[in-house]
Amino acid sequence: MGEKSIQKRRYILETARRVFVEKGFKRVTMKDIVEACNISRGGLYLYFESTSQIFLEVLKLESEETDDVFSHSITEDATAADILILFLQEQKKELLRREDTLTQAIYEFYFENQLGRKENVLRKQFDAAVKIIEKLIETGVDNGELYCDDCQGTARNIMFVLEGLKISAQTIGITADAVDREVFYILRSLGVEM
Amino acid sequence: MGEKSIQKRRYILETARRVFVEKGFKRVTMKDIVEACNISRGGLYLYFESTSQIFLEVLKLESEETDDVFSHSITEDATAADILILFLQEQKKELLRREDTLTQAIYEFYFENQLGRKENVLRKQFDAAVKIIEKLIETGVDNGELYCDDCQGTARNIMFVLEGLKISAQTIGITADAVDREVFYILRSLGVEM
Amino acid sequence: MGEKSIQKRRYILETARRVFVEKGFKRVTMKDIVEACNISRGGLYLYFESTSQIFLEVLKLESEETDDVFSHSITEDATAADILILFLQEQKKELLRREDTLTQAIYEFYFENQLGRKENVLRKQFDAAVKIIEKLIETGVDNGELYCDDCQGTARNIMFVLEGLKISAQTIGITADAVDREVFYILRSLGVEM
Amino acid sequence: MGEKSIQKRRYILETARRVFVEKGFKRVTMKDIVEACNISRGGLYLYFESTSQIFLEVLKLESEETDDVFSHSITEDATAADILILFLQEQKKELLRREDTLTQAIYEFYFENQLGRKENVLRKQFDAAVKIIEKLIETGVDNGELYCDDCQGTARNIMFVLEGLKISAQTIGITADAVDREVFYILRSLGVEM
DNA sequence: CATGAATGAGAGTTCATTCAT
DNA sequence: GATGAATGAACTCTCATTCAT
Repeated sequence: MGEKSIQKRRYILETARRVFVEKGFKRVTMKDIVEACNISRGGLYLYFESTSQIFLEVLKLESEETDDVFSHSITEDATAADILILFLQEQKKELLRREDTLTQAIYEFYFENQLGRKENVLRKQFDAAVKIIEKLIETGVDNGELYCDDCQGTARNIMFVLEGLKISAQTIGITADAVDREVFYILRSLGVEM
Repeated sequence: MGEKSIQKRRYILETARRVFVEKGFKRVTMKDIVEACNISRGGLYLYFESTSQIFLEVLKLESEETDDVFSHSITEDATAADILILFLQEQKKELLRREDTLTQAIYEFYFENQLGRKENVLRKQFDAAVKIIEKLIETGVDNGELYCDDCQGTARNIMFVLEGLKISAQTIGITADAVDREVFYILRSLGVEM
Repeated sequence: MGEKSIQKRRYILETARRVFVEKGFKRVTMKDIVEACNISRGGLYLYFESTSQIFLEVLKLESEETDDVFSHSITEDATAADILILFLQEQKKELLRREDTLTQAIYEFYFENQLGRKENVLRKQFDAAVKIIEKLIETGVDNGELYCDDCQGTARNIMFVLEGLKISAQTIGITADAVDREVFYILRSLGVEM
Repeated sequence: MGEKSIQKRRYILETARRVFVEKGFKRVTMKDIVEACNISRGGLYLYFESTSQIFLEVLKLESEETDDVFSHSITEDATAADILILFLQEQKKELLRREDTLTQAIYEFYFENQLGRKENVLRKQFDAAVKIIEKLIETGVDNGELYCDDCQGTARNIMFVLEGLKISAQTIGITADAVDREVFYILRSLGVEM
């Protein structure tokens, strides 16, 4: 595949991403993507063979760019608690920003494609996040900033709450206040004074 | 509409429910339901005019039958903590039973139909559950069975964790052990000895 | 057929007439009539077997009631010219009253059902009208009120102009002024001073 | 759209025309046209989106080819009266040729689509014809070939008679003799000796 | 590589018509 | 007589997918 092809691939994926953001996963057709990309029907098939494949590649790209969920939060002299708080705020923003998010499309995609453990990118990200939060809390406990009995349990709990908030945002709707309440609840139980 | 019609309506809804359980919401067509019910194409339209309508009615039936989420758990001499534990176990069973559940279809439906607050049955159920759990915890605290600072906050937290588990079960997959871990975590934080 | 049946037949025809007036002929379905009549689907078939049959019977009823197109115009001491003028004014009203007219439905019906000469009610009415107008003009000429070379030719000409106006009213649209102009033109050529 | 597409478009329109001639407007379905053209269901939709659109384009084509209703009649040394006579004979032919005419379809179409004045092609053609006939009569009068008081009124009258004959041909049926009688009547009233 | 015309399966929907009650 | 549930054919429209150019 030549240089040009690679660029076109990327162009298609970026355009398709916007389509998925707008319409979720299921409602998107090859035609939608063709039209959004302004390329020929047959042309798309030269690069991808289904919306599923395209979506998976969009996800891959996405995760390459966002693998560093925590990198934003980490600065030289930030404490563990600071980082945790920043991370939660970041998540809040993400949660409430219903537009420009692949969230819904991702759920839809995983409903349809019950992937095995290995390929399940979502699971990997989840597990990775749990580990990082756990480390963060441990560090905080060591520093005396945080209080926690069961760091791993708490980390997992936090992630499930976030998942719960995320899906709730998409289904029952959720306000900024509601998210704040949950974030405060978590932090308070870690002994953070607000 | 005669007695017979009512029975047929019900028959269609029950059959449709199985179809939704099997295929989620979006992938279900009127044709699917027609075939599952073994009735004629036009016949279905005598009763319902879209998969959305059918799904909503399935949900209504469902909630009529399950409105008493807690009623199973409540026995004469059960303590608040007992009831809470039973409730959580019930939820665990539900969570893991991926077959025979409308969960996925419900999510899909709500993705597509961003209902206003009023009509949002899901939200109502969520709020109702929070209230009941809150009461339960309060009672437990009064009895000295449970320990809790912020009963409402905790109730909400529990519900979001459950939501998180529910969606995770559908997307990243989850084991019985994993659910147990979360349930124990919750109970332990309420001071229940396991 | 009992007394009751006869009444029901009539009820159906009168109701159906309104439906035809509203929707023309082709767009009307048996279902439309059933619903307008508030009777059962099967019930309608006991009386009529198609929209065509119903329409024909509506027409029959209609013509029974209107056979006397000229009767309105005729009074004891009206002269021939008076009657002709009144008749033309009557036709003008009919022309412009696009609602509450079967005109369009009739055209549609005859397009679809190219009836033989014998059954063609429309033709009969046309021919009858020509004869009456002819007589009228003759009388007028005898009275010295009107001037005319070829009474039959003029009568036919008048009727074709009226037909032309009628169809134009339904297709290209026509104003009261335009109709007046034509009526005046006709009358003037008969020597009537306006 | 390439050269080929344009040809196919035209092919479809020409084929569709035959279908409209045969079945009128309302009874024609996209399926009918698809079958007449021997193309695929979806193929037709690449070019047109409804029978209405197709019909309008057929009309457009038609009028491009017939805009010169009078051009046939006009020869170097023909007098005004000659041209008028030729025109009326042309109309007679058209009238009696019930097959291969869009007349009925046109009426049906306009029944269904009550177009505004501007878009109403029928009206434009009518008005244009009136004007030309008027001019013709004026010329004839100037030449001393014709006699006429009210050229415009007569022109309009002629057109309405023609309309009346046209619709009558479609509904009550009409013979060549009947048309001749009307044509003669018109010409005689213009002072043409037959 | 790229195009876009063409195909045909399949979804939704409406009705004329029948028939058991 | 009367009902209305049920059927199935017919129509509209949309797409994934292919293929000649």
